[in-house]
Amino acid sequence: MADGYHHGNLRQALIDAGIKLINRDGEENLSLRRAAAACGVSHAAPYAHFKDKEELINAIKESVTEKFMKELEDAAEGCESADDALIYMGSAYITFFSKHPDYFVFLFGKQKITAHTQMNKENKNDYPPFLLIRQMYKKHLEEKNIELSEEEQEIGLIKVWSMIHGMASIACMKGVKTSFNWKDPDLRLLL
Amino acid sequence: MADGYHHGNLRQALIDAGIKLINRDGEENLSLRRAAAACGVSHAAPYAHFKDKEELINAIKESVTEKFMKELEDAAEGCESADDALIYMGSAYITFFSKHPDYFVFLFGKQKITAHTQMNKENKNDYPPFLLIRQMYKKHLEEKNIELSEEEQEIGLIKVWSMIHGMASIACMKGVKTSFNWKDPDLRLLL
DNA sequence: AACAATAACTTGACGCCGTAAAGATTATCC
DNA sequence: GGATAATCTTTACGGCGTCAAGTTATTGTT
Repeated sequence: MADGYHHGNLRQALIDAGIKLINRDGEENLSLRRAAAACGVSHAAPYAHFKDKEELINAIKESVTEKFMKELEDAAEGCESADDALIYMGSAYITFFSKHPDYFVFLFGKQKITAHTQMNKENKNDYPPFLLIRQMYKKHLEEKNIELSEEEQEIGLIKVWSMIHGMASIACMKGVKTSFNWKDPDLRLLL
Repeated sequence: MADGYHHGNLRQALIDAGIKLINRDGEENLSLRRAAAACGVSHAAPYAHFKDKEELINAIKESVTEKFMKELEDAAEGCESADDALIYMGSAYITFFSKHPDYFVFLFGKQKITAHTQMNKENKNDYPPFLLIRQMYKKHLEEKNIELSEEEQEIGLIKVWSMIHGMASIACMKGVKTSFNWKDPDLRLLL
C-alpha cells in the first residue's frame, strides 16, 4: 500500500468520516461525496467498498450500534441484582440518545433495523439492545422467583423496553420540554 | 382564476400531493419537483407559496398531526372514565403509527417538533397529542382522587406517554417482531 | 375602462447529489 | 515477470433545491 493512489484502509476511513459528519452536521448532510472528500479521495472511490450509499450507512449504523451496546453493557456491569442492572441499562439507554439525538432517528428511522443486524433463526426480537434487555429481564424474573406465562413475560418485557425506548425518543425531541434532566446517568423513575 | 396559467389553490394541492407521495414512496422520495409535477405545475412554482422545502414539509406535518389528533379524540369520545379514555387513546396512538409507519419518523424525526406546532407561553409540552394525554391523565387523577405532587404528576405522565410512544416506535420498526398485533384497536396491555 | 401594482407561474441556470462506465494505477499471485 | 484483480480517477448523466429574470393573470385605483 504505497502512498498516493491507494488509500490503504478506505473502508474504515469512510465509516469514521461518516460518523464525524453526522455528529457535526446531522444525517441529512452526510453524502458519499463529502465522506470521500474527507478521506482525500475522489467522489467515486467509495464504490470499490460499498455497493451504494445505503451500504455505507448500514456499516455506520453497525458501528454506532456497537458503541451503544458497549454503554449498555458497561452500565449493567457490577450491578448486584438484575433489576438494578435493568434500571442502569435503561438510564444508559436514555442518556446515550440524549447525548446524541441524531443517532435515534439514524438508527431507528428509515428502513429495516435488520439491514444492519444479523438475523436470528426466528427473525424475532433480534436487535442486540433488545436482546440484552430481554435476557436481563428474564434473569430478574428468576432472581425474584416470579413465574409468568410466555405471553405475560413478553408483555412485561415490551412494557419495560417501550417505556425506556419511548423516554429516549422523547428526550431526543427538541421543543418538547419536560422537567427532567435526561442526561442524568441515574434516572430512577423507571419501572 | 382562469384555466391554464394560474392553478387556483396550489398551496393545498401541494400539501395533498406531498402526503400522497409520502404514503406511496416514503418520505425520502418526496421532492419539491415531484410534488409540483403531481400538481401539473412547473418545478419552481412552489416557491410562490413556500419559502423552501422545509416549509412545505412543515405544512404537511401540520396536516398529518391534525389527522392524528382526530383519531385520538375519536378514541376518547364516549368513554365513561378518564382511564378508559387513556387506554383507548393509547391504543389509537399505537394503531395510527402501525398503519402508517412512515409517519412516525416523519413527524418525530429530524428537526424541532415545534417548527410545525404553535408554541405556548412557557414553551413546554406544547405538542398537541401530548397535551391531550396530559389533560386526560390529570382528569384521571381527579376522578380517582389521587393526590400527587407536581413532580410526581410529571413523572407519572411521562411514564404513561413514553410507554405509549415507545410502543408506537417499536411497532414501526420493521424487522423487530413481537407477539402482538399492534393494529388491534384495543390494546389492553397498557398501564 | 384603462392602467398600475402585485401575485402566480414559467424558463433557464447553478452547484450538489448518487451512480454508472471507462480508463489509470497499484497490488497480488502463479 | 506477466496476467489478473483490486483500487482509485475522470467523465458523464439525470435528479435535486434554489435563485434570477421573464411572463401572465388578478386585483385595486382612478
